[in-house]
Amino acid sequence: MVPLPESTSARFFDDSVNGSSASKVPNPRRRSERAHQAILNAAAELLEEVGYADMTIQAIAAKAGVSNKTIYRWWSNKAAVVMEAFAERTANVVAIPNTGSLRDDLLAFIQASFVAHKTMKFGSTMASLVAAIHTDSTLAEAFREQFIARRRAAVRQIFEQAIEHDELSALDLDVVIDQVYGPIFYRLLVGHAPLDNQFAETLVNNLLLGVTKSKNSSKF
Amino acid sequence: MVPLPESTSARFFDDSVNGSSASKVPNPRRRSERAHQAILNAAAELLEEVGYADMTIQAIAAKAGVSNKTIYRWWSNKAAVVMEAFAERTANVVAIPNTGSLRDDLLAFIQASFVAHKTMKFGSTMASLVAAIHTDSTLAEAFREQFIARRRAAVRQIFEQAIEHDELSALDLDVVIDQVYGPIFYRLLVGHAPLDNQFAETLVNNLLLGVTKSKNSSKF
Amino acid sequence: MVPLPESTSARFFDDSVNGSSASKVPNPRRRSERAHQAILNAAAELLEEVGYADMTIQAIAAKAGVSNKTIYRWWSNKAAVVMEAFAERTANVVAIPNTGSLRDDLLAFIQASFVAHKTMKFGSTMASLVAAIHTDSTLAEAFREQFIARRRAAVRQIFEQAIEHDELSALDLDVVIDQVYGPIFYRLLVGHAPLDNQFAETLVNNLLLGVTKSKNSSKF
Amino acid sequence: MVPLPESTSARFFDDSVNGSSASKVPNPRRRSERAHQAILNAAAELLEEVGYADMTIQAIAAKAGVSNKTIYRWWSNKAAVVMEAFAERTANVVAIPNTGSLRDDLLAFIQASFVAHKTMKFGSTMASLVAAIHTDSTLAEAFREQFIARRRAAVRQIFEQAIEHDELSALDLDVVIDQVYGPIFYRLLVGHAPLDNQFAETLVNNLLLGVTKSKNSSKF
DNA sequence: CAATAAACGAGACGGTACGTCCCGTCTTCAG
DNA sequence: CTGAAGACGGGACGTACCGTCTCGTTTATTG
Repeated sequence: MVPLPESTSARFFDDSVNGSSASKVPNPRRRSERAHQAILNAAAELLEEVGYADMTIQAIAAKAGVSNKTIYRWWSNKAAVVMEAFAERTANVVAIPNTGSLRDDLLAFIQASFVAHKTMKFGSTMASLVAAIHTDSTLAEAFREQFIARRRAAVRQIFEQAIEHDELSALDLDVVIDQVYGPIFYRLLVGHAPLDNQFAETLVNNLLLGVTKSKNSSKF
Repeated sequence: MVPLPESTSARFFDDSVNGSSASKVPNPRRRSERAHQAILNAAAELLEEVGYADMTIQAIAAKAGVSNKTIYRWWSNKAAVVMEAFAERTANVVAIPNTGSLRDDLLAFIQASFVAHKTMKFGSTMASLVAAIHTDSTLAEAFREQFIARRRAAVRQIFEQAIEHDELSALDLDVVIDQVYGPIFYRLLVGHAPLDNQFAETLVNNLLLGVTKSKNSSKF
Repeated sequence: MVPLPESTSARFFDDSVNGSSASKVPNPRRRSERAHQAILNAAAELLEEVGYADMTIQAIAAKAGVSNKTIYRWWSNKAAVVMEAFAERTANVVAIPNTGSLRDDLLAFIQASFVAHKTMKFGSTMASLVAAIHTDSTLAEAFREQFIARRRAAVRQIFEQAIEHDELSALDLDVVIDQVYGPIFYRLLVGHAPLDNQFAETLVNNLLLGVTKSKNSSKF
Repeated sequence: MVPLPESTSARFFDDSVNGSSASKVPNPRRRSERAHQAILNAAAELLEEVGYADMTIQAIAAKAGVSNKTIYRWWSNKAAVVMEAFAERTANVVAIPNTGSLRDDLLAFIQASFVAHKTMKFGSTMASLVAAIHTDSTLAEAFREQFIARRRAAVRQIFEQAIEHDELSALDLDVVIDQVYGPIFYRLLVGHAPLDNQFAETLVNNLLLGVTKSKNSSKF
């Protein structure tokens, strides 16, 4: 649920202007589940059909057979609706492998992720959501919890499995996870180069062995 | 100049809908340099004042003392204006070090970059531009050339210096550069963790040595 | 009661579109008198506070501590509620004098009416109700019975007293009554001139004596 | 023109809340006459088709092929648009007779007016405008000048012709004019009785001769 | 050094989405 | 099992910005 984040840990860009919201809060117990799902479905379909930028709240309302007021009652803006629809449909699509080999697990996971990126204009939607979180702190919180934290947890688990198997000594996994997702995210959003198997392999090799050691890694 | 890219190399998300522009092309020789600069200044100021999302072309025009038609004559949309203003003001602010140590050079460069990220709501503006390139192929091309390529070239040079010094054997630098910028870009846009010195150091160490460095890595 | 008129005498503008109301009729014996009065009180207070135009059914409901459904159950629209509240509070406020002098009685009655026009934004409310009756025939019927007929009967009685006293010969009182109320109504609604004593006196004199005779009526 | 009243004579109900309007005033020299006329035409047609109450600014805009902003730029609300359209189309439709007989002139004029009242849902539109002037002082001023003053001037002229012909001695015509229009306006808006020839004749007779004419009126 | 054509400022325009408001109906839940 | 509370679909509101389009005016190349 977007509107009810309970965590409030420190974040690293200012969210400042979201203020407001003193206006009457609706009672969630009376919420129409029919309308709720119709809205998320409409949003997901429009995302495929026209993309985030050309999507409007009025169009979602019309497609869902719902008053625009009903959307505004439960979400603060377009980004929030899309986030919920997008999160719901892209969650848990990638299983976490556990073969005993860190390299194999990581590579398999990354390659599976690439496949998942073909739906719902993934890169473009992600880019739009990322832009939106910079002006809406509530959304930012939800985004980090819905997408970022969950995916990071998966990669973390892969590394922790390796530590458990003694394949790896304990280390600061936060930066390591950034090193896994960072390059992928960067290519996904900037589009300067493709997310293909070769990229995945080189990335994993470099990450595990380091680039100054890779002069010896000709066997890969 | 944004509107006149000549490169058309293959890219990795579809840009499709940018069409149009069959309309009369204005004569750049008659362009008013006064208006040109006034517009870029106004855009840069508004970026600081209200941020990308709350900025409008009409507001830029008003602040620049210019007709909105004059803006539309030379740029295709808000993102294009902002891109030019932003590129002009954030270019070449970071010198490329050459101490003889790859690690030191890389770390110094990254830390200097972090400092440059404090201006013009860097992360937020970047996020907005990244979102915009997904619906405007002309802009995408310009963005990759103005920002991405230039910065990548700097990092590439640092690694090439190391190769020249024999500190490193030749390798596929494209992915390596993604491994430098990816994690930074990821933290910058998602905001889940800060861009601080510790992050820079861990990133550089992991990248150069690999995360499995302390173990016997012969089994890979 | 507004919604239950039994008279259906011919009227002089088309009421056509009032349709509806085939829906289940509530049982008036079960009506909550507490809610009934609370609604009329709330309507009357809002009339004073914000005027007819800025008043909403939702606001009446809120102020009365009543569900909006309860209002819709017993009245067809805002105009009907206001009509009942307004009628209840402006009825019979002016006594009918009987001094033996038609002129004196008429003048006294008119002047007393002017005083009554100071409450509940009388002119403005009247104007709004008059506008409303043109699109709601049920309301129109009620309005003519609640306001118009009652007031006309008062003036009619004054003239009939005069006929009884032989001060006047019998004549078509319908038009005469229009000649009493018409000018007052006209000033009240159009607001081009005040409802003051001088107006009342000139009106009565002209009406009784005629304007072509008034060259002789210098004594007034 | 509605927006440019120059007279500011005292009026008799409070207009209070129209405030504001400090927002930028558009330049009338750049006004599109095409749009202006299209809007008035659309308004007039909608007035005939659906009546004032069921007419919306959006519908006028759509019918006129105009942006709703263009309407709001030049008029403050629906009533103002309708007023201008209505005034333009109902002005000067009744010629002022001058036969030498006050009674004949007045009767002819009134009967001709009745005929003019068949267009554009005259009574209903008038009622709505009258309601509107009670919450919009700018409109009120315009209404009194566009409709009320012009029509009053016509009747005034008829009486002044009679005074010139020595058929009548000079007297306070303001109240006399109220006595002509008042009863008509009252029947027009309230609809309790028709505007027919008999009404016109009785009204004129009573007005000129007085209702006590047949008796010895010296006691008044 | 005109003249002439283009860019310019100003800003109205058609269009469309915004987010708010109220309507009148329908659903839920507490007494 | 009534009735308050209030969410709902519908739709108009008035605002804002978009990008296009006149208008004159200014400016700078060209003949």
